[in-house]
Amino acid sequence: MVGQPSARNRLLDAAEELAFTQGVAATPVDRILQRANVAPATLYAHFGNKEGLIAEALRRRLENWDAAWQREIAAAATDRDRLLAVFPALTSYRSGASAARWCAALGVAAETVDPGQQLAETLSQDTQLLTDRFRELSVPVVGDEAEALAAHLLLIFTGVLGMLLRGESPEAAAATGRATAGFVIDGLQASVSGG
Amino acid sequence: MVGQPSARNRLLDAAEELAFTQGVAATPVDRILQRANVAPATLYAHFGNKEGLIAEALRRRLENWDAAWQREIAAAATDRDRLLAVFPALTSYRSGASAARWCAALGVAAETVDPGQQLAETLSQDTQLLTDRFRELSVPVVGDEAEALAAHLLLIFTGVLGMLLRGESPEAAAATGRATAGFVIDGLQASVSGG
DNA sequence: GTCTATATCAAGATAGAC
DNA sequence: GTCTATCTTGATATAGAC
Repeated sequence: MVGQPSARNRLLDAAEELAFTQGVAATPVDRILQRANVAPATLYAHFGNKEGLIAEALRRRLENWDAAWQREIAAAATDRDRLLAVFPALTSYRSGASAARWCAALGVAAETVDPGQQLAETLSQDTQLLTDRFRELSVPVVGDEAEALAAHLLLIFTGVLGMLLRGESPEAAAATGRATAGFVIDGLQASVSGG
Repeated sequence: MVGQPSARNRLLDAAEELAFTQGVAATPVDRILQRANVAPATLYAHFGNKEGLIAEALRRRLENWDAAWQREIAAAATDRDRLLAVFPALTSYRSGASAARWCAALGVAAETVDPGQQLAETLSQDTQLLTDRFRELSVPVVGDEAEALAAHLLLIFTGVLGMLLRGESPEAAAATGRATAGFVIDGLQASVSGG
């Protein structure tokens, strides 16, 4: 038989579902506790404080996103499609279980003035992961321009996420972003082969 | 002699400087009052509540941004430069008096779950302004592809703003965004003249 | 319109039993 | 580890005088 998830996991699920859709500050601990059906003291025993819970939920979320992205890369057939896989990965990830309002990491960054150490680390890991993998996947496509292409893709992907805040659908934003990226790749390939 | 700004303007200045850098929720009314050197009752007499103050400060900010953008457009020499003027406008606007952490409008959108009517209206006006002007400026550059180019530029500009949250400097983000936009314009021009 | 003082409320976190 | 009950703080907003 399938047992009930542990109090710890119920807390993480509730935190993800509430704080990353309603905003961290706008989500009282009380509501997380209520949804998780857990007593206050249990939260503080496991995570120390609210920020600890949010940091752990964010870390878990980034892991899940990374896994979804890697799956989409593995399923792509060409170097170019592997580079562009981040866009279908976004829509498939977002159609999954827990949909945040836009990007959980950027959302936390936006409302956290001076993030604690755990939180700051997780936040910069997100940008680092994107940058590193974009660079790596760019090499077979544009060679020496990989660094530049990675910067463009990070900006475009960030733009896709931002468009969700402007009320655009994930599908539409991802489609536009994919097309934007295509123009940049074409342009950089031309400059590489032409130079 | 130069008189002291009115209590109303001191409140708006303080709200802009604090709430748009530290975050709205993270900025207590007390701190705004303290900085503005104004009594609580005065705030509520002028703006009704905290949200009213924030909404008015945001509206004023968008007006200033619009003016800065229009100045930069007027100073540009070619159709293409007018279209790209949004990037230098961003850096010049941000080097001005009151620098928010990234974009005040997106920041408010990010932390406001269910914005009140005034706030929601101002927020959508921001996206509308960008979209309309991008489309208008795109026509002489890419003709029938103006709608598409406007969508790309909105995404890229949103990406530039989002990069500020990732810790990138306004100058670097705007420079990358300008280059990204250049590739898209080139690509669309080719497709227009080639079709 | 503006001030001083304060009411009211909700939030994060803890005490102590089991 | 988990619960019930509660402490403490800090926030928004208002009352009433000038």
